[in-house]
Amino acid sequence: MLRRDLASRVLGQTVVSVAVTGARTVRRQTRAELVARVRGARITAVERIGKYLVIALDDGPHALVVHLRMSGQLLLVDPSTAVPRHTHATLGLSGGGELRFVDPRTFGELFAVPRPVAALAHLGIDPLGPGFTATRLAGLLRARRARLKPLLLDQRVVAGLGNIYSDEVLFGAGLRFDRAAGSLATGDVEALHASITETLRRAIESRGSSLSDGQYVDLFGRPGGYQHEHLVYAREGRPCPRCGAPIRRGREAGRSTFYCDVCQPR
DNA sequence: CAGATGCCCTGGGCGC
DNA sequence: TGCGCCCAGGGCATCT
Repeated sequence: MLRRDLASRVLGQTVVSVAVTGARTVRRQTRAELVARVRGARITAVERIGKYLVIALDDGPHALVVHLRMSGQLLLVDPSTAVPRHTHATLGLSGGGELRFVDPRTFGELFAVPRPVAALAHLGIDPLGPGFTATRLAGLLRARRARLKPLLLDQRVVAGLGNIYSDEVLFGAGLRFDRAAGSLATGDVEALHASITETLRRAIESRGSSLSDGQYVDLFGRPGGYQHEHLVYAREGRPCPRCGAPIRRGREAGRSTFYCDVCQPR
């Protein structure tokens, strides 16, 4: 979604200026190295690998890699727009626009490296890619003793699911977060596969989930709409949309976990 | 290998 | 209104 919007606006443009002001924004290399690799380069593609945005550049060829983590925003604005607090990097584009990286919690990062990006080689299968089939998912779960939710959150296994979507996916599949991954019957795996695919498809269609903290916004600063379609996430005590039982809140993998006791039996 | 914990930060919401 | 506490969509290191 962010990838798609960015591609539609900046493809073919040249990065005419780069300014990094955030102290922690660039941490895998020196700022000077990043600037040298990005400034003057033309954007040839915008890709996504897991939760990383990969902006392909013609020089090198390098890639400018962006991870928003929990509070980051990537905004395309007119340069005259007031610069918000926590703006840590600014890229001037040949088309006249300005790409800004804004991140209050400073967990997000930028780095510029040769393509293909070796630092992302550890990431698992893309759940939106053509190779993600129920059979393939079954192979990833087989003989695993880990619980389902931590496994879904493990970017080395499936790359792209976070806390919200893991809960929504597990509800959609009727599976509990603490179910042993290796114990799923074929039908369970198929339900899980379908739920992952459908949940992500609909979330993208609704332009993502913006929580009450308003952190996630799209390239143009607009919130998404998928939070209105959340079935369990952040809905503790409210009725399950399927059976009416109150949604429960637990803790798994150190994260708040929302589920229905009735629709997601062990 | 699997799981739990703590940490990197700022800010919003809530209870008192 | 102000203060302290808890919580937050991620990822990584470290320990059991």
